[in-house]
Amino acid sequence: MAATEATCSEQGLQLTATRRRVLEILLEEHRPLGAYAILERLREFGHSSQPPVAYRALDFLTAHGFAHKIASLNAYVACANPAGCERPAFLICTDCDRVAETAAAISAAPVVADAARSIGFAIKQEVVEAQGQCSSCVGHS
Amino acid sequence: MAATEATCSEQGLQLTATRRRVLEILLEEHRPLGAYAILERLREFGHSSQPPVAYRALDFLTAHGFAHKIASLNAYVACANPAGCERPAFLICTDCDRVAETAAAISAAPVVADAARSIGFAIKQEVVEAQGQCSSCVGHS
DNA sequence: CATGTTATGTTATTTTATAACATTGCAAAG
DNA sequence: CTTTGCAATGTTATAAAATAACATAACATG
Repeated sequence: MAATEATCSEQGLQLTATRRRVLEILLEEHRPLGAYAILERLREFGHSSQPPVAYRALDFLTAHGFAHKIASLNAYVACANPAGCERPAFLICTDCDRVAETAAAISAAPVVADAARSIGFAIKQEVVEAQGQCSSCVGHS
Repeated sequence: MAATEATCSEQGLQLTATRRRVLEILLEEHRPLGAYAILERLREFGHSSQPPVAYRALDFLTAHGFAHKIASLNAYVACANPAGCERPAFLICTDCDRVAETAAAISAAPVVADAARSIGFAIKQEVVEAQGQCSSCVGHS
């Protein structure tokens, strides 16, 4: 949160009340939340709670790397490293729904990077998400 | 298609009319199609066209590796290598919407695999999708 | 033929996301 | 100071993606 505030003032970004609240909600949970789950929480705090409210805040947060969308879940998480986040990858536990964020993605996968290079494909953005069991859940099933 | 038929008879899977038609539709396009786009095409061919029809066929096709879901697009493509497909990764052109499929994913990304191992995370399934420009579209913008 | 299983048909609904347009608040230019 | 422009928000409505739930058919097997 502090890192996010710092980045915002550095770059002249407006961390408005709604945006801040959404980020706080994501930080309180250690797992991905759907946009409508976030909306419910916003409602509890007296904010307006129509879908665009959540989606706009999420657009802002994801555009600037303060949060990420997990495409395979249609859900959102706070960034684990807002100070220096680039090309994040996610480890999603299918048992407890927690998500671990780790750096480096396809650029670190020679096979994919090479395949891209060999067909002249210019990678701009990456989605890397692994599903499985976290250490706490392995064996407990 | 031949490879898919072969695999189905080998493994006793039923490539029924609807499932076959959906696969054909995906093969005719060289790009991801949404479930509802597929439904429209099915309708043209006189099939029943309620959502579950498409989703069931897609479930079958993706479960057996004859097609894949592109999570970041909520869309589906035919598998480029139905004979021996494992852990596919995708290169998605944001200009022309075409998708290239390539083998090997996170397992090939030491940084991610190592991160998973170091926290005891057991990877079961992976989503690896890169967006960018294919060779035909690079520069044309 | 009765039975179980697999695939379909159909209606309705849930979940996720965006379009479109009105309003507010504030800062810089006139 | 007021007006002009812009960024953010409010609000209504709707689109798009996915699934729940229940009924029916088709077919092989005991």
